[in-house]
Amino acid sequence: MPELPEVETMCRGLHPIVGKKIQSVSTPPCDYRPIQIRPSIAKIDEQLRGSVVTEVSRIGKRVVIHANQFALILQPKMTGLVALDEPPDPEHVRLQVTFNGRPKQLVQFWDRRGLGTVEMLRADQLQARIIDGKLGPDALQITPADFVQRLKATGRPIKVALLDQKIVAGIGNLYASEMLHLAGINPRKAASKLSNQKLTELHTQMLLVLNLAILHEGSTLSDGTYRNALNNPGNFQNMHLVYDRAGEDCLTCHQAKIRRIVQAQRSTFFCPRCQK
DNA sequence: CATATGTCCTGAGAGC
DNA sequence: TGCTCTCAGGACATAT
Repeated sequence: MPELPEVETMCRGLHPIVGKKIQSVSTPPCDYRPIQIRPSIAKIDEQLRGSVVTEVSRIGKRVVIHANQFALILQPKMTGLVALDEPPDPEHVRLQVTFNGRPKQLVQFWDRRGLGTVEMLRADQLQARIIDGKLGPDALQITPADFVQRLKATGRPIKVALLDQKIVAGIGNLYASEMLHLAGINPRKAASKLSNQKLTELHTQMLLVLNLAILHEGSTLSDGTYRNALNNPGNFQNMHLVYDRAGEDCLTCHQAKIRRIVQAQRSTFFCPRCQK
Protein backbone atom coordinates (compact mmCIF):
# COMPACT_ATOMS: atom_id res chain seq x y z
CA MET A 1 0.00 0.00 0.00
CA PRO A 2 1.85 3.03 -1.18
CA GLU A 3 1.95 5.65 1.54
CA LEU A 4 4.31 8.60 1.77
CA PRO A 5 7.58 6.60 1.99
CA GLU A 6 6.67 4.33 -0.90
CA VAL A 7 5.52 7.19 -3.12
CA GLU A 8 8.62 9.20 -2.21
CA THR A 9 10.75 6.21 -3.20
CA MET A 10 8.93 5.99 -6.54
CA CYS A 11 9.56 9.68 -7.20
CA ARG A 12 13.23 9.42 -6.39
CA GLY A 13 13.50 6.37 -8.62
CA LEU A 14 12.11 8.38 -11.52
CA HIS A 15 14.89 10.97 -11.33
CA PRO A 16 16.63 9.57 -14.45
CA ILE A 17 13.75 10.81 -16.63
CA VAL A 18 14.26 14.46 -15.68
CA GLY A 19 15.58 16.24 -18.77
CA LYS A 20 14.36 13.49 -21.10
CA LYS A 21 12.00 14.15 -23.98
CA ILE A 22 8.68 12.35 -24.00
CA GLN A 23 8.11 10.33 -27.16
CA SER A 24 4.59 9.16 -26.40
CA VAL A 25 2.05 8.47 -23.69
CA SER A 26 -0.14 5.44 -24.23
CA THR A 27 -2.26 2.75 -22.64
CA PRO A 28 -1.04 -0.74 -23.51
CA PRO A 29 -3.59 -3.47 -24.13
CA CYS A 30 -4.90 -4.77 -20.80
CA ASP A 31 -7.37 -7.58 -20.16
CA TYR A 32 -8.84 -5.83 -17.17
CA ARG A 33 -11.28 -3.01 -16.70
CA PRO A 34 -9.51 0.24 -17.65
CA ILE A 35 -8.46 2.60 -14.87
CA GLN A 36 -9.70 6.15 -14.70
CA ILE A 37 -7.65 8.44 -16.95
CA ARG A 38 -8.56 12.05 -17.59
CA PRO A 39 -8.62 13.75 -19.93
CA SER A 40 -8.46 11.05 -22.62
CA ILE A 41 -5.17 9.31 -23.29
CA ALA A 42 -5.20 10.90 -26.74
CA LYS A 43 -5.34 14.40 -25.25
CA ILE A 44 -2.64 13.60 -22.73
CA ASP A 45 -0.39 12.25 -25.46
CA GLU A 46 -1.07 15.29 -27.63
CA GLN A 47 -0.03 17.72 -24.88
CA LEU A 48 3.01 15.85 -23.59
CA ARG A 49 4.49 14.35 -26.74
CA GLY A 50 7.81 15.99 -27.54
CA SER A 51 8.08 17.89 -24.26
CA VAL A 52 10.86 17.57 -21.72
CA VAL A 53 10.35 16.38 -18.15
CA THR A 54 11.38 19.21 -15.87
CA GLU A 55 10.65 17.67 -12.48
CA VAL A 56 9.20 14.66 -10.68
CA SER A 57 7.56 15.55 -7.39
CA ARG A 58 5.29 14.09 -4.76
CA ILE A 59 2.03 15.55 -3.50
CA GLY A 60 0.82 13.52 -0.56
CA LYS A 61 0.55 9.99 -1.96
CA ARG A 62 0.60 11.08 -5.61
CA VAL A 63 3.49 11.08 -8.09
CA VAL A 64 3.61 14.17 -10.31
CA ILE A 65 5.59 14.28 -13.56
CA HIS A 66 6.03 17.85 -14.81
CA ALA A 67 6.46 18.62 -18.51
CA ASN A 68 5.42 21.41 -20.88
CA GLN A 69 3.65 23.37 -18.11
CA PHE A 70 1.52 20.30 -17.48
CA ALA A 71 1.42 17.93 -14.54
CA LEU A 72 0.79 14.23 -15.05
CA ILE A 73 -0.55 12.98 -11.75
CA LEU A 74 -0.29 9.27 -10.97
CA GLN A 75 -2.27 8.10 -7.96
CA PRO A 76 -1.30 4.53 -7.01
CA LYS A 77 -3.91 4.12 -4.26
CA MET A 78 -3.81 0.51 -3.08
CA THR A 79 -1.74 -1.52 -5.49
CA GLY A 80 -0.35 0.93 -8.00
CA LEU A 81 3.29 1.66 -8.61
CA VAL A 82 5.47 3.55 -11.04
CA ALA A 83 8.36 1.60 -12.53
CA LEU A 84 11.35 2.50 -14.66
CA ASP A 85 12.24 -1.12 -15.05
CA GLU A 86 9.88 -4.04 -15.53
CA PRO A 87 6.87 -4.03 -13.19
CA PRO A 88 5.96 -7.08 -11.06
CA ASP A 89 4.08 -8.60 -13.99
CA PRO A 90 3.29 -7.45 -17.54
CA GLU A 91 -0.46 -8.02 -17.21
CA HIS A 92 -1.47 -4.95 -15.27
CA VAL A 93 0.40 -2.10 -16.96
CA ARG A 94 -2.10 0.75 -17.17
CA LEU A 95 -0.06 3.58 -18.72
CA GLN A 96 3.26 3.89 -20.50
CA VAL A 97 5.40 6.94 -21.07
CA THR A 98 8.20 6.36 -23.52
CA PHE A 99 11.22 8.63 -23.90
CA ASN A 100 13.57 9.42 -26.72
CA GLY A 101 17.15 8.28 -26.53
CA ARG A 102 19.19 5.14 -26.41
CA PRO A 103 18.61 2.93 -24.65
CA LYS A 104 14.97 3.84 -24.85
CA GLN A 105 13.60 4.59 -21.43
CA LEU A 106 10.10 3.72 -20.34
CA VAL A 107 7.99 4.69 -17.35
CA GLN A 108 5.15 2.30 -16.59
CA PHE A 109 2.23 2.83 -14.28
CA TRP A 110 1.29 -0.61 -13.05
CA ASP A 111 -1.74 -1.40 -10.91
CA ARG A 112 -3.01 -4.89 -10.19
CA ARG A 113 -6.35 -3.91 -8.74
CA GLY A 114 -6.91 -0.92 -10.93
CA LEU A 115 -8.09 1.45 -8.24
CA GLY A 116 -5.37 3.92 -9.18
CA THR A 117 -5.99 6.94 -11.37
CA VAL A 118 -4.15 9.12 -13.87
CA GLU A 119 -4.91 12.79 -14.33
CA MET A 120 -3.27 15.54 -16.34
CA LEU A 121 -3.66 19.18 -15.35
CA ARG A 122 -2.09 22.46 -16.27
CA ALA A 123 0.65 22.99 -13.70
CA ASP A 124 -0.99 26.18 -12.50
CA GLN A 125 -4.11 24.18 -11.64
CA LEU A 126 -2.33 21.82 -9.26
CA GLN A 127 -2.87 23.89 -6.16
CA ALA A 128 -6.56 24.51 -6.74
CA ARG A 129 -7.51 21.09 -8.04
CA ILE A 130 -5.38 18.72 -6.01
CA ILE A 131 -4.37 20.49 -2.82
CA ASP A 132 -6.92 23.12 -1.80
CA GLY A 133 -9.69 21.63 0.27
CA LYS A 134 -8.34 18.11 -0.11
CA LEU A 135 -4.89 17.94 1.41
CA GLY A 136 -3.40 19.32 4.58
CA PRO A 137 0.31 20.08 4.96
CA ASP A 138 2.66 17.28 3.99
CA ALA A 139 3.70 15.02 6.85
CA LEU A 140 7.37 15.77 6.21
CA GLN A 141 6.81 19.55 6.13
CA ILE A 142 4.23 20.28 8.80
CA THR A 143 5.47 22.14 11.87
CA PRO A 144 4.98 20.56 15.30
CA ALA A 145 2.69 23.42 16.34
CA ASP A 146 0.47 23.08 13.27
CA PHE A 147 0.38 19.30 13.65
CA VAL A 148 -0.77 19.61 17.27
CA GLN A 149 -3.35 22.28 16.48
CA ARG A 150 -4.91 20.34 13.61
CA LEU A 151 -5.23 17.12 15.58
CA LYS A 152 -6.61 18.92 18.62
CA ALA A 153 -9.48 20.11 16.43
CA THR A 154 -11.07 16.68 15.96
CA GLY A 155 -12.70 14.37 18.45
CA ARG A 156 -12.16 11.31 16.31
CA PRO A 157 -9.80 8.56 17.45
CA ILE A 158 -6.21 9.60 16.83
CA LYS A 159 -5.61 6.70 14.44
CA VAL A 160 -8.59 7.69 12.30
CA ALA A 161 -7.53 11.35 12.35
CA LEU A 162 -4.03 10.48 11.13
CA LEU A 163 -5.55 8.86 8.04
CA ASP A 164 -7.47 12.02 7.16
CA GLN A 165 -5.43 13.61 4.37
CA LYS A 166 -7.03 16.98 5.07
CA ILE A 167 -5.39 17.07 8.49
CA VAL A 168 -1.95 15.92 7.38
CA ALA A 169 -1.06 14.46 3.98
CA GLY A 170 0.84 11.26 3.34
CA ILE A 171 0.07 8.95 6.26
CA GLY A 172 -1.68 5.66 5.52
CA ASN A 173 -2.84 2.68 7.51
CA LEU A 174 0.54 1.06 8.06
CA TYR A 175 2.57 4.03 9.24
CA ALA A 176 -0.28 5.37 11.37
CA SER A 177 -0.07 2.25 13.54
CA GLU A 178 3.71 2.36 13.64
CA MET A 179 4.01 5.99 14.69
CA LEU A 180 1.38 5.63 17.40
CA HIS A 181 3.28 2.70 18.80
CA LEU A 182 6.55 4.62 18.82
CA ALA A 183 4.85 7.53 20.58
CA GLY A 184 3.15 5.25 23.12
CA ILE A 185 -0.34 6.43 22.25
CA ASN A 186 -3.49 4.31 22.30
CA PRO A 187 -5.02 4.47 18.80
CA ARG A 188 -8.55 4.73 20.22
CA LYS A 189 -7.88 7.87 22.19
CA ALA A 190 -9.70 10.95 20.93
CA ALA A 191 -7.21 13.24 19.19
CA SER A 192 -8.60 16.29 21.00
CA LYS A 193 -7.96 14.66 24.38
CA LEU A 194 -4.27 14.08 23.87
CA SER A 195 -1.89 16.48 25.60
CA ASN A 196 0.22 18.90 23.60
CA GLN A 197 3.24 17.01 24.84
CA LYS A 198 1.92 13.67 23.55
CA LEU A 199 1.02 15.12 20.18
CA THR A 200 4.40 16.78 19.87
CA GLU A 201 6.00 13.44 20.64
CA LEU A 202 3.82 11.91 17.94
CA HIS A 203 5.09 14.50 15.47
CA THR A 204 8.67 13.56 16.34
CA GLN A 205 7.99 9.84 15.92
CA MET A 206 6.09 10.47 12.69
CA LEU A 207 9.15 12.13 11.15
CA LEU A 208 11.35 9.39 12.50
CA VAL A 209 9.38 6.49 11.10
CA LEU A 210 8.63 8.12 7.73
CA ASN A 211 12.24 9.10 7.16
CA LEU A 212 13.51 5.71 8.27
CA ALA A 213 11.05 4.02 5.92
CA ILE A 214 12.21 6.24 3.03
CA LEU A 215 15.79 5.28 3.85
CA HIS A 216 14.74 1.64 3.50
CA GLU A 217 12.72 2.32 0.35
CA GLY A 218 9.34 1.58 1.88
CA SER A 219 7.46 -1.57 2.82
CA THR A 220 6.72 -4.44 0.47
CA LEU A 221 3.89 -6.47 2.02
CA SER A 222 2.94 -10.10 1.51
CA ASP A 223 1.03 -9.34 -1.68
CA GLY A 224 4.36 -8.25 -3.14
CA THR A 225 2.85 -5.50 -5.20
CA TYR A 226 4.88 -2.53 -4.06
CA ARG A 227 8.36 -2.38 -5.59
CA ASN A 228 10.76 0.49 -6.09
CA ALA A 229 11.34 1.96 -9.55
CA LEU A 230 13.86 -0.77 -10.36
CA ASN A 231 11.45 -3.54 -9.35
CA ASN A 232 13.21 -4.35 -6.10
CA PRO A 233 11.22 -4.79 -2.89
CA GLY A 234 11.54 -2.29 -0.05
CA ASN A 235 13.14 -3.28 3.23
CA PHE A 236 11.05 -1.55 5.85
CA GLN A 237 8.55 -4.42 6.18
CA ASN A 238 11.17 -6.23 8.24
CA MET A 239 11.23 -3.38 10.72
CA HIS A 240 7.55 -3.09 11.53
CA LEU A 241 6.94 -3.12 15.27
CA VAL A 242 3.18 -3.64 15.20
CA TYR A 243 1.71 -3.66 11.70
CA ASP A 244 0.35 -7.11 10.76
CA ARG A 245 1.84 -8.63 13.91
CA ALA A 246 -1.37 -9.50 15.78
CA GLY A 247 -0.78 -12.16 18.43
CA GLU A 248 2.98 -11.79 18.30
CA ASP A 249 5.14 -10.49 21.13
CA CYS A 250 5.58 -6.76 21.40
CA LEU A 251 9.11 -5.96 20.28
CA THR A 252 9.22 -2.94 22.56
CA CYS A 253 8.18 -4.29 25.98
CA HIS A 254 8.34 -8.05 25.33
CA GLN A 255 5.60 -8.45 27.91
CA ALA A 256 2.42 -8.22 25.89
CA LYS A 257 1.05 -9.41 22.59
CA ILE A 258 0.17 -7.13 19.70
CA ARG A 259 -3.56 -6.66 19.25
CA ARG A 260 -5.57 -6.01 16.10
CA ILE A 261 -8.70 -3.90 16.23
CA VAL A 262 -10.82 -2.34 13.49
CA GLN A 263 -11.34 1.42 13.29
CA ALA A 264 -13.23 3.04 10.42
CA GLN A 265 -13.20 -0.34 8.66
CA ARG A 266 -9.43 -0.50 8.76
CA SER A 267 -7.08 -2.67 10.78
CA THR A 268 -5.18 -1.04 13.59
CA PHE A 269 -2.33 -2.80 15.39
CA PHE A 270 -1.02 -1.79 18.80
CA CYS A 271 0.51 -3.00 22.04
CA PRO A 272 -1.99 -2.67 24.91
CA ARG A 273 0.85 -2.37 27.40
CA CYS A 274 3.01 0.23 25.64
CA GLN A 275 0.02 2.20 24.33
CA LYS A 276 -2.35 2.73 27.25
C1' DC B 1 -19.61 22.00 8.44
C1' DA B 2 -17.90 17.40 10.63
C1' DT B 3 -18.15 12.78 10.54
C1' DA B 4 -19.62 8.08 8.97
C1' DT B 5 -20.39 4.68 5.58
C1' DG B 6 -20.40 2.46 0.91
C1' DT B 7 -17.90 1.67 -3.23
C1' DC B 8 -14.46 0.62 -6.65
C1' DC B 9 -11.09 -3.59 -7.95
C1' DT B 10 -8.15 -8.18 -8.12
C1' DG B 11 -5.69 -11.77 -5.94
C1' DA B 12 -4.22 -14.24 -1.79
C1' DG B 13 -5.47 -17.16 1.59
C1' DA B 14 -8.80 -19.62 4.57
C1' DG B 15 -12.09 -23.08 5.07
C1' DC B 16 -14.70 -26.81 3.54
C1' DT C 1 -7.97 -30.70 -5.44
C1' DG C 2 -11.00 -26.96 -6.43
C1' DC C 3 -14.57 -24.33 -5.13
C1' DT C 4 -16.53 -20.20 -2.49
C1' DC C 5 -15.94 -16.70 0.65
C1' DT C 6 -13.56 -12.95 3.09
C1' DC C 7 -10.34 -9.52 3.30
C1' DA C 8 -6.77 -6.02 2.06
C1' DG C 9 -7.35 -0.13 2.14
C1' DG C 10 -6.76 4.92 -0.55
C1' DA C 11 -9.75 8.27 -1.88
C1' DC C 12 -13.94 9.80 -3.32
C1' DA C 13 -19.21 9.90 -3.46
C1' DT C 14 -23.01 9.93 -0.82
C1' DA C 15 -25.53 9.85 3.61
C1' DT C 16 -26.28 11.34 8.27
